Amino acid sequence: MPTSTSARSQGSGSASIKAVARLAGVSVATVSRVLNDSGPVKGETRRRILEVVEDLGYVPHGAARSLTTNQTDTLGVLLPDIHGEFFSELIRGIDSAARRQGYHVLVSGSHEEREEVQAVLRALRGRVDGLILMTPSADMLEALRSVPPDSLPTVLLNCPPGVLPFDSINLDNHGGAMAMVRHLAGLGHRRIAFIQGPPGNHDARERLRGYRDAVQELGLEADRRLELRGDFGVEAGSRAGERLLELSPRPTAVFAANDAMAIGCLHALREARPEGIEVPEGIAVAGFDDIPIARFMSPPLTSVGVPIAALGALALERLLEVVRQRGNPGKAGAASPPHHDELPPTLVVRGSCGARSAQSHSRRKV
Amino acid sequence: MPTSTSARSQGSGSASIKAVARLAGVSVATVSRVLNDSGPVKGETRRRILEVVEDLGYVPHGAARSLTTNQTDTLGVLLPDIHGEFFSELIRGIDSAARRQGYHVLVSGSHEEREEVQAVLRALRGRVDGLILMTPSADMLEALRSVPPDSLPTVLLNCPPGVLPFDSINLDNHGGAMAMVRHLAGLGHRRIAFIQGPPGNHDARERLRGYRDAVQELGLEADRRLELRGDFGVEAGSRAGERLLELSPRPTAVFAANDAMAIGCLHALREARPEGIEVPEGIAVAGFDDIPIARFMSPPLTSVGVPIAALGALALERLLEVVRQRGNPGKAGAASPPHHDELPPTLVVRGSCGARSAQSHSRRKV
DNA sequence: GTCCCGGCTGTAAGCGGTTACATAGGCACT
DNA sequence: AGTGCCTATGTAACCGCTTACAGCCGGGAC
Repeated sequence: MPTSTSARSQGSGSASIKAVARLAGVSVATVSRVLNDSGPVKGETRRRILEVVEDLGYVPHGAARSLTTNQTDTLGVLLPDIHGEFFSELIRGIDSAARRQGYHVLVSGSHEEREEVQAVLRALRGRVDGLILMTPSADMLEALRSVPPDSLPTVLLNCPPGVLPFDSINLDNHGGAMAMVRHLAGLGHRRIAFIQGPPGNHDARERLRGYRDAVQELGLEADRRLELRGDFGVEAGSRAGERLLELSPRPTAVFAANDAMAIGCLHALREARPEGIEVPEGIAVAGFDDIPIARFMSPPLTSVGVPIAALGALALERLLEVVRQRGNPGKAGAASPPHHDELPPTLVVRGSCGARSAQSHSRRKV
Repeated sequence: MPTSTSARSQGSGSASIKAVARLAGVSVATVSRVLNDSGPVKGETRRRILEVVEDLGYVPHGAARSLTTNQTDTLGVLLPDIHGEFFSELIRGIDSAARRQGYHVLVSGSHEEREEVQAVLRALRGRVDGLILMTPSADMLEALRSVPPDSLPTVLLNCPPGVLPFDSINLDNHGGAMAMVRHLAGLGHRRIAFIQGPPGNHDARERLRGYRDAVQELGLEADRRLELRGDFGVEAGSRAGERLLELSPRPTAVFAANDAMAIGCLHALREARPEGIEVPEGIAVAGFDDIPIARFMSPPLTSVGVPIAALGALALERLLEVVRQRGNPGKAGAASPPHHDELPPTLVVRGSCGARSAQSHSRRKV
């Protein structure tokens, strides 16, 4: 009766399945069977094993298991950036959906250099079963073309379409932006400024396109000077707000490509010298995303409503479908053509745009 | 000469080190050596191997490597919740510090049930090299006492102290709160309301304690009805704001235990009927955390400044120290007593509290 | 010409699991 | 009693990688 490793039960690395087997007087195979509920095990044996497991506080070693089963129960999420409430909402959605399904989430954000992203992506092999890729920059996405071994199940979230052959989920940015401009126009505005997102960002570009199309469709004032630069940051929104006031004639409304910038703009207008501009009386303001705090702004922000957390959850669920189907490829080896989802945003009308119905606030499909 | 596995090179699971070895005409050991730069390899051999690696797009399998090296290059982060900008900031700080050090980050948030957390924690064995635990609830933390095998390097972030014997990082909540009350008192306020955080939350409790201590120290009006209920959510702040107005005499200032609630409160005051309350003229408002959007509120929010991202980064670096030292325990087997860090917040004065200096805004240590 | 040594490379033993296959009773049938 | 099958269990190969150890080779010292 060997006692060599018997004293290490409570040691550093936790016990191994072998220790359990020995203490229970069975083979590792049997232990594995009861742990995974695969194969038959006599009731009494099972009981004994479970008892030892409990005693030892044994937990199977993740990496070891991954090695044989070839699955990690972990999903990766590659984000461009993690600023602001948008991302906490997104992560929250992804995380809770993941846990519900028994998966872990590996996040990686703030990627700027192509090589850096490629490196991260590579390092993910053998660590995740699938990937949610959110990369609004076409350039960056392009750089990933050859990297994520086509083998890794992947879902694209808000990525420029057509670059990578994966399932994807996008928001109808164009439609949402048009709807907002129409709404503003319906309120009587003819000269509407637009604060752009980062150049090269797909969402930003689509929103700009929606703005332009609506302006044209409705015959509103089209003036390139109305299209202010921005980068989705609050600060940029604030600066845009300042520049807005130098325009003449001054626009009567401004539509920011996201809420962060709308908030920054709101701030700049209020702080304007010599005296602050009233919103919506002086200038109406609208944003995009409807992040949770939007309704608590002053005045409450009218915005294009995006179900952010739901978007994350959806992406995760789609990904899981792919992962699981990959598990048992029913002769359908050749991947079916990528599935593409486009989510409709809603119009969320609150005080900042000056609509009469804004007392409480209304929300409607676009 | 077996050819069994030779045709799978470009298959689904990427190539293995064996494939590389075979194609390069060397043994796996040599390949491993050049990949990890361990042991000597002739220049020409190295070149040949690297070439094959490149060709095959070979990337070592994470799980396999983890199994032998007993390290995963991944750190876990357990969060209580992922609402609002506080958490995106925190995650951002952690994530960027991690990447800088070559580590991945596994996040898991929104834990409510003790058993759920325990399960998650257990599942982490063999998946992470260490853990950042943020669990402001003493109850919950207590529930983890026996779970994370004492073996897993762990750092506590904003956790109630003294429950678990790990290194920890806390904010000086008490001091920050006192400083803010002193500031408010310095502005002439004698009747200051406080919006509490969730009961059972350590940070919230400390901030409340700071408020009370300062009230007593300065001989301000002490009235339990001034201590409004809250839960760190915007909504709760808004409701607290409404209740605030029913108090008589009405407080002249309100200090919320975090910015989200301060923002909600700001909103409620402005929307008050029959007519909105001016801030700071009618009531001064202050928050805690100084989340990035705070300064863009209307009026800009005075707050206790917390270097959120830095806090996350610091936690990660501390954790890494532990992890690495664990790697080579220089006879210092017995863990040294837990190291405890307490970060000082700053006072960030802006418009919402009515200080004269709030033109631009000032920031000072407390 | 031996011996020793150092540089380079291969062999094989794990790491901690899972699982195909073999083994061994037990029991119902023929 | 022999047969066959099902149940419960053990044996050992394997997942992909690292690494201790051993082997081989060439050159300088003696």
